[in-house]
Amino acid sequence: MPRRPRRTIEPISAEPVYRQLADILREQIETGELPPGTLVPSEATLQQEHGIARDTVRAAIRLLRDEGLVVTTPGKGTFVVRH
Amino acid sequence: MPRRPRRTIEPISAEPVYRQLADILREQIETGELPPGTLVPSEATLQQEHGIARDTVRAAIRLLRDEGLVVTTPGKGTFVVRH
DNA sequence: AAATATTTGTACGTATGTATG
DNA sequence: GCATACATACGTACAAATATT
Repeated sequence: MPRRPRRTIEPISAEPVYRQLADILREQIETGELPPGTLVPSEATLQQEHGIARDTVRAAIRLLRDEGLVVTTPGKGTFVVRH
Repeated sequence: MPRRPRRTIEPISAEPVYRQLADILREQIETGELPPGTLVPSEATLQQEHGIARDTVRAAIRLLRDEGLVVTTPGKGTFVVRH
């Protein structure tokens, strides 16, 4: 059974799903729940936890990457670099 | 019949298809074949001309957008803004 | 060392929504 | 209303890099 995230994503919303996920992750980074150096849950994990498509997860991660909050390494994962 | 572009994309290559397309478009922009102000061919056109998927076309366009070479407006298209 | 599992990267398809002409 | 064009979101598959057993 996939666990449920604390905050859920609303499929029907003015806010695109990938932005909702980016918001959730960004807050976890900013609050220190995901401090610099930690590994962001894998795409597969986020996909399952939130019940969304991988493409959508990747769009959210790309947003955070563009913001400089995380860096991604193939085969390893996505790491928080700053908050 | 979709027309064939001057330069073709190699499906089997070390260079990803979307980067190959970005390179092609970037060169057309830099050489003035697609001068600032002009409309880049639509995703559907590029998709058909090169026989690649829309997602791949979009990845190429996003690259050029991140480089600041083009801007995209929903319902209008992608325009060259500088070379 | 080797095989397997995990994780991200790339590439494809399809569908629907929104904005513009 | 219809056609065109981009945005978002779902799905699948395979490759490449890394980690684990």
